[in-house]
Amino acid sequence: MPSRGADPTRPQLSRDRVVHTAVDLADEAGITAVTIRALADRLQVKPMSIYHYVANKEAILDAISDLVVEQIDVPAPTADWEPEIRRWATSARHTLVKHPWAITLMQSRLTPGPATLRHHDAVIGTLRHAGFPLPLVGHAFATLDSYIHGFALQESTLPFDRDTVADQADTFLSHFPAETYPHLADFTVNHVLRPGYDFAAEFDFGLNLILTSLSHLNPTR
Amino acid sequence: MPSRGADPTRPQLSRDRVVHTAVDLADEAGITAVTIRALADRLQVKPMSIYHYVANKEAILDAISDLVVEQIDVPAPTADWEPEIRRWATSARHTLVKHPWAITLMQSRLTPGPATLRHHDAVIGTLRHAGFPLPLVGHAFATLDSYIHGFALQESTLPFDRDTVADQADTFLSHFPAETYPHLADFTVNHVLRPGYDFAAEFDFGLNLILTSLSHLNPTR
DNA sequence: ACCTGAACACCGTTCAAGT
DNA sequence: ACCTGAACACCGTTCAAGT
Repeated sequence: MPSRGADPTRPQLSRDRVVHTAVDLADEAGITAVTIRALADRLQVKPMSIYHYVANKEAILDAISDLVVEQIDVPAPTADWEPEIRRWATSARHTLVKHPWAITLMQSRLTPGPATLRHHDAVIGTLRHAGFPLPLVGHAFATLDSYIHGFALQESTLPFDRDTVADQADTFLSHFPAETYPHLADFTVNHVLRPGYDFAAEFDFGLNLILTSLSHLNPTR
Repeated sequence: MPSRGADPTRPQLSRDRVVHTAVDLADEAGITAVTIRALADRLQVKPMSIYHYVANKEAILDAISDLVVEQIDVPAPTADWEPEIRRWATSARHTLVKHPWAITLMQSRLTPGPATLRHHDAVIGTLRHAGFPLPLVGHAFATLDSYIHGFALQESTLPFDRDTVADQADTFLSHFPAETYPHLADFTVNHVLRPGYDFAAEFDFGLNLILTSLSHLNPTR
């Protein structure tokens, strides 16, 4: 039994619990809320206990970004590469939007984790299996990855609530008068703020555009 | 003359000096190095003096991200939209790679600054001038912006030195054996680490792909 | 082995004071 | 008006100690 006044129902600390709690904290309150001290609080432990399972905060950030990558569906190496790459891209966007803090975090990690490596290997494998020569794999990978990450990055900072959209036309125009930004005002009022507009739907447009062009460039097609 | 022991050659503090020093600091040592206290040190001033020119740290971050956007070339509304959009995209990539910390910062700012608005207005204006209907403007803007930001994000975390490339093949293979990640290993050793490979050059591939597809979709073409 | 208290060098920021 | 000192509530982390 615990020697101090700690909750006796408290499960034993572990690296896994530290890392998963960090993900929860980031999802709920953003990556800035992930502090050793807040983590300790939630785990019903003192800050210093965490250092028994993790080298330092950097290691926690490495771990949680790799944990997010693990959730992304990996493409299978079939002859019909396009649906597989599409499934991967869509899953990547969904995962990154669910954990917006991960986008920047992944990029700032200097040493990729095992999930990231496995992930890269699968995408390259699928393209190679479909007959893409190495230079085209490079082109395709850079283009797709840039697009997916860039889109998720934008999407993660958009206003969510449908309710607020109605107010936005007014607040938008009061802050940014149509005289100063005529095209932006026109575009916002007559397109973005119209019912039925959904930024998330734009993802498929760009993805289709890229996949279609790539399929034309695949020599074995 | 200054009343205390401060350097008499020290120019008077101003919002402009605060903001520009913040950019220098971020360029030299990353965005995490931009602290009120470090800023004060470099400006030969005490931390609290800064608050006379700026509401808080958030305001500084807002200001420096808008300052970076200001450096991006804006497209002109000519009939021949493609070279203008290309010039804009290229300039955006260059600017963002020069100030890598700005990519994430721009996205995390909730209230866009005047430079950002003027910038968006110009891009939309160019596309409209070329005859793009509003929905296609939305598609084009989302796709291009995602691609540009995503590419710059990836590029900003790449190893720079040409010298280190030679060592990378060894360190890569020792950390990520070819048995575990066969396609990644093949791609890296036989393509990425070959002389002549330049990740920055990949930018033009994706940009051409997107611009070509868009020009086919422009009804007035 | 697992967990902790005290301490250190950092943060942003408030408030009351100096010139 | 412009600048500052002292103080507060936060950080990550080291080191020496507890059970």
